[in-house]
Amino acid sequence: MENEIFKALADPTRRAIFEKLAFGRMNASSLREGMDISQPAMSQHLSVLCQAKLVRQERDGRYVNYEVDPDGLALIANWLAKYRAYWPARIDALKALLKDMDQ
Amino acid sequence: MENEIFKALADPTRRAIFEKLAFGRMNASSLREGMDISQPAMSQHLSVLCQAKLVRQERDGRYVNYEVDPDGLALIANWLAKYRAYWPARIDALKALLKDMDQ
DNA sequence: GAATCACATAAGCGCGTGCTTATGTGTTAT
DNA sequence: ATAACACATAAGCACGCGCTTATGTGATTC
Repeated sequence: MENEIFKALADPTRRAIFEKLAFGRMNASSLREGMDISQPAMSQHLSVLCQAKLVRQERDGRYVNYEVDPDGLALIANWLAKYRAYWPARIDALKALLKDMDQ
Repeated sequence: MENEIFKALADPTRRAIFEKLAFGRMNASSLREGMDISQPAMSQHLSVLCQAKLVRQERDGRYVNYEVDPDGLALIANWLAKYRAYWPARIDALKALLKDMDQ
């Protein structure tokens, strides 16, 4: 389960899809717009995300709407919480880190 | 960078190594104990974790000590924060996470 | 300085992953 | 009913990943 989540997120295309869904529910066709990805590829990615409980689906006529599934996020949060002792003390450090990575 | 982190965590063996390191710094040989993994495999896994900034190393004589690198965890926390709107309302771990990130 | 130890790197291999094209399934429209 | 649409599944292929064995690189010990 935890394994499925991390494997699902290991693919950049899948993370991009997930990010798109963060703005709101969308059907598979809409998700494809501006992504340069074939229809089967999208379907397969969504299937992986669903199995990982990162995304859930709901039929709406001949469309299928997808949306972020909180369960998956909760699992990641729980995983992350195990290493809380190692988090940087202040958010400032985090911001600095992000700036470093932009370059 | 973000990609390297998630790819690194996609492997269960690497997550197990990371979890071991969460208990404290350790050298590569100690990490191997009870893990049924070859020496080169361990070295390669640690290399991947280091490149992802999840782990950092420090030479100590002919040993090399490894320890959790907060930078990687910060990146994950930051990624997770983007989807905060979807977190389930009542999970203690998440509350703790929120508190740390808000301050 | 030669042997040994701890670890890194090289090269090769089997297997999974993500893509493609082709086809199947379910829904809507005419 | 038939066509068109939205999506899923099948099959095949190129590539990457994680493993192995073999060898290289530093550091320590005698």
